[in-house]
Amino acid sequence: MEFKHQEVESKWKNFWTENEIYKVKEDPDKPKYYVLDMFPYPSGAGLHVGHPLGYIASDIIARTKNMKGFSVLHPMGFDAFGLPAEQYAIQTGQHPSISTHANIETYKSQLDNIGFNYDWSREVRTCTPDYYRWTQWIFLKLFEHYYCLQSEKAKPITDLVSLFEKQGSQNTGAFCGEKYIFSASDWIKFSDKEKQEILMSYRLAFRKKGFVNWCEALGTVLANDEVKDGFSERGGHPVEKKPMMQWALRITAYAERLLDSLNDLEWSDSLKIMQQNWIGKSKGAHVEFKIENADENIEIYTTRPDTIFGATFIVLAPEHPLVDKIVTIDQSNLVSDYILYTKKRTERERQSEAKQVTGVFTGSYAVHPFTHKKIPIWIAEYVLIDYGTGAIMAVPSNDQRDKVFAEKFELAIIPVIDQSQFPHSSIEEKVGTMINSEFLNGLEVAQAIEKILGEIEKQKLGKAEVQFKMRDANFSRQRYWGEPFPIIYSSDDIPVSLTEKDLPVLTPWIDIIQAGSQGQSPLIHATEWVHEIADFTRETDTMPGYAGSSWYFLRYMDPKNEHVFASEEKLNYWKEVDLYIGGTEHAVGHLMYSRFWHKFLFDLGYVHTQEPFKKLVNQGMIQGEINRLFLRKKQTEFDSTEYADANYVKDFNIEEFVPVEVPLKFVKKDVNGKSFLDKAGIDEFLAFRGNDLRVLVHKKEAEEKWMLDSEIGKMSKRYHNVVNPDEVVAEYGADCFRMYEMFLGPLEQSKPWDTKGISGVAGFLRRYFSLFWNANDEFYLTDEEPSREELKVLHTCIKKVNQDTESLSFNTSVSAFMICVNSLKSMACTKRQILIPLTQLLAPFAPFITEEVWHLAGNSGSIQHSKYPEANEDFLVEDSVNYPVSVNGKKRYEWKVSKAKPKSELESEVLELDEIKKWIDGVQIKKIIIVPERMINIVL
RNA sequence: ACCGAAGUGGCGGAACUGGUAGACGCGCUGGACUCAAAAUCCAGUGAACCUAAAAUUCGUGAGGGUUCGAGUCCCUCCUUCGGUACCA
Repeated sequence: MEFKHQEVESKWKNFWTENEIYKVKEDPDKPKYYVLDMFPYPSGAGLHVGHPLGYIASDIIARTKNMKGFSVLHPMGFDAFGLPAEQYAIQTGQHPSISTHANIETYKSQLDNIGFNYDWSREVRTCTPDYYRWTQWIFLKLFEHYYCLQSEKAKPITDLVSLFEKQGSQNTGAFCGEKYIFSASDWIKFSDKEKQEILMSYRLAFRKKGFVNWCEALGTVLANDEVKDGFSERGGHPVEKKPMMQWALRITAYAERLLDSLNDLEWSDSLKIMQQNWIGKSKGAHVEFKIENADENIEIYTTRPDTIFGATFIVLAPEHPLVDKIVTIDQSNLVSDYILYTKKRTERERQSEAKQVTGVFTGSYAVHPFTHKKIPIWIAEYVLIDYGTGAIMAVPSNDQRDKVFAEKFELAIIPVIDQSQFPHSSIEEKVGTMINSEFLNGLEVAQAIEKILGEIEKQKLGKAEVQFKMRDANFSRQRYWGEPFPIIYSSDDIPVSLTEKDLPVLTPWIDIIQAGSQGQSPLIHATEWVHEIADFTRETDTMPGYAGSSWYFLRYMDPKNEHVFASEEKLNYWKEVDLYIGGTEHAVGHLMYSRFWHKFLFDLGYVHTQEPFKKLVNQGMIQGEINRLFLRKKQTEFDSTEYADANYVKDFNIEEFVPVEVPLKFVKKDVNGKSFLDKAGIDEFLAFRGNDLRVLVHKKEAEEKWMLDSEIGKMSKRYHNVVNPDEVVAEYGADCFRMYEMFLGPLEQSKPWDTKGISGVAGFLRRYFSLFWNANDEFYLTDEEPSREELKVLHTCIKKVNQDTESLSFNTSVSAFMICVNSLKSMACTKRQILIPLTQLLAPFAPFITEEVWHLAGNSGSIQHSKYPEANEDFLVEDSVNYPVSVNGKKRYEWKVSKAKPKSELESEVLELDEIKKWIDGVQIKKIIIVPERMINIVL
């Protein structure tokens, strides 16, 4: 009997919908389980085969947990604000809200094809006003709070104001940015504007100057992604950094807590380490260096105060505010040229090209606080303004980059640590004995750090301090398609927050999306909206992509609530996400911001867990194949269009050609798996490129085969290699697609997409289905008692699949199913007591075919509501063991013996085996290693 | 450059805490069925040596180390992928 997947799939899809099989309820009598996928950005290319990898895994978990008696929340939604929709609007004139919702509909139908158990009544879209009003609401809360270091939580800014009124700025315990010192009476005398400026230094959402990628030619601010080597990717125009007032979130206030509570999470060590390094806690010191012939000091930050006697120069970030003040006339041209150069460099470039360090001397000198010698002050791009104080003391003897810099510019290097006792250590390792360091001489590094810190504080030269690499999060975007800020500005530019009643602040409709003349958000053109409130103007920046995604998992709990972002009752029921599945590309960004928002909401008493995601698993990426032909660069307009295949091009200088991507759907594979285009493929390709009148296509071989240059890479619309799951589902069925994606390999690993193995999974499902049909094509199950052998096969499979589901090792579960079905098939098993539990076990993986079998077998209701089978160990016991017998670690024989045989007998009998005798003949046996039920090794 | 991950047959991968390397599937080869093909079923399939069988040797990115025993642990290196704060 053939399994007609198309008919069966639509039948059960309707059945599930009509009977609300996947309706999620908060059932107080059941334990809860919340399994979450990172929701997709609905791009115009549609869902591709990489998306469902994690979704299928979470679907299997959700269905399994459901069958095990949990109340399961497994929702889906859309991260719907973002740059691509806005870019698309600029190019085509189609409004982002139209294209976004259209894309979402496509995504939803594609997801439904795969048979996920989503309860769509819980869907969220970050771009809808009923959702983003709560994003804006959280922002207002951030704006209205500061962080209190004493109670280690966020507190209302009004509390801080009362503290200021009573005691001024001293001992408030408040975490702040720029430090202000004032008394209570000062505070009372400050103007409103002054007060607001001071409070900005404390608010968790605040305004500060930040740098943006400004492209003069395009008249717009570009995303980092749109900038390549200091030029805009579109058009190739120069891009430079421009300071702008921007909103930011004071995530640094939570750095310590974000670091500490990583310990409580069931995340992979590598992910925790990535977050740890991102937070980058270091203990060090701020030290003031006097500037020669000036009143000002340079404050540097160092994690190696012990090496201070090796500091032979100072390096400032080119953006450092002191640069202007200290640069000498002689050096001013050099310095300003250099600053111009660094403005065009991205932060990554500034850090990565360590071998070709650059920098210039400012002409000024600082005074070493201990030796009182004068040391030159340089500026260099490898010092970043955002990290530490934007200034370092350079110790070329013990810092690799300082060393390269000193060597290039011939600056002094004073060795300060004798590392001769540690021959394999690098110069940056904190080992060795201090030399050339006055009162530190003879001390070990660790002692020297303690001593110098004491000395620095005693002499009031600076202060020991803990520093974090993590920076406050920029929260402004000069864009249209994002959440508007609930902020207005008074005539003297004081930002004023709107109230909860004013939410949501709706995105105004504008017909043409275009940046403002100074690079402002396109919202600047919604003049009426900007001036809607008398005497005030609205903030025109919008929130970044991560705003909506920092809390969406909470909204799924109660997506329709109009009074709160989620009710107390629902929040109490679902608490946190039990299992979160998503890509490593979000390892720091999204996961860090979500944790921060969650902790903030926890402080305010809205959520009741410290952390949002208890367990987290990173799924790998499904890669695509990128195929290319080569297009000869035209010398004149009149040249013909010439394409060359991968073999032809080898005889030429590759510089004469530009690679062009060939859409995957035209590509054929030869017997060696090499990609090529046949005649028809070439014709399709040329049509796709827009047929030129004079076009040549070169190839090397005589055969009608144009070889392609092929590589594995990202699946993306840009490379025309996106594989749509719909086609695979239409051909093989959703069950087969689901199981094949799982069968491809471990969830965490990246792997290329290739359908060539799918026939194996299709064959497995066919064989499974055929177990239920007799020779006359009738559905056939018997009620006979199963044999011990059959029970062993079934329970081996149940045990394996259970273990593997726990550990998310779905590829090996699929193998276990294959092994089980192969065995049952060869036993010609037709027994209900075997085949029905197998069907239930398979139901989370292949919901359609198992639902069909469940009903054919006479059951009513959904198999998804039946009870998950349990493994019975009684059927699994073996009474003999197959020992590998090794001689000197090399396996020589396989020995089957009873499990009951005592170790002493094993030891003597093994030496009597003919196969072993020949290896040990005449040689002294040193020892025999026996690991019970594992292996035997004879050591000669 | 920095942080993190991965590298095993022709291919995707398996191997639990250091204990039989290559489960399962694809592909390939041979056979059965068929007028033939497709589908299905059966058998074989890491490499070398050998007419064949048996046996042996070599094999988990490269090089070194620890161990009775290393795909697994340690050190150095190479390659690929993800992230590096405005792609999502």
